[in-house]
Amino acid sequence: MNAISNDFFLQDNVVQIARLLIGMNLHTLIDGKLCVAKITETEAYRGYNDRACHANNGRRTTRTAVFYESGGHAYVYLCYGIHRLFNIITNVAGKADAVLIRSVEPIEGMKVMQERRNYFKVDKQLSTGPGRLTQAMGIGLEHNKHLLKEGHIWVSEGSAIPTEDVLVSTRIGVNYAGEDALLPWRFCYKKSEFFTK
DNA sequence: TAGGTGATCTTG
DNA sequence: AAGATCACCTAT
Repeated sequence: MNAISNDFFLQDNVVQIARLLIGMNLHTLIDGKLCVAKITETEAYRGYNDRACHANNGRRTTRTAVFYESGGHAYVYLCYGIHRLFNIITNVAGKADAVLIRSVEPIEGMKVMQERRNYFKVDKQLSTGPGRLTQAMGIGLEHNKHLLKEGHIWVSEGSAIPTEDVLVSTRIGVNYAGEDALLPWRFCYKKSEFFTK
């Protein structure tokens, strides 16, 4: 499938982008291996007035530098020393918004995903959770700061999901963010098994 | 339910 | 320079 234009990620509404990504497809062509999966769980992080965001209030460090690139860049970082988490930067350069991709439902390349995960079933444990999906899709720290593009890591249109099939809730694992932890910025595709319960 | 794991950030 | 923290996952 064709990559959507990165213009999509330039919109000034990261919450809406996170919502619209539900039902779109994530593709990777890494080490010559193609994987396609439906995006089933996302979270929005905002550069300003969101204590849960690594780049909150214009925070600039080595790690957060990529947040200040334009929408469509990948932010991949190591979490808990083990897991790689994949985000897509949104908004125009300097705004520091991002969407965390938390779960996907495999469509193509299941065998490759299974081998990468060393998990030989196709059920929710294959690609539910931000650490699992990056492992399954082959996304690593070397992809940090890359611009999404067809033939590498990219997003295609997929199928639009109606409002009644989208679960909206608070974000996971951000209790340190105080009242910002209560923001309803997590989106899941209800009809899928592939999201964090 | 607890513990692994290491880069990142803060404190002294 | 050292210690705390952390957008998670696996196996007891």
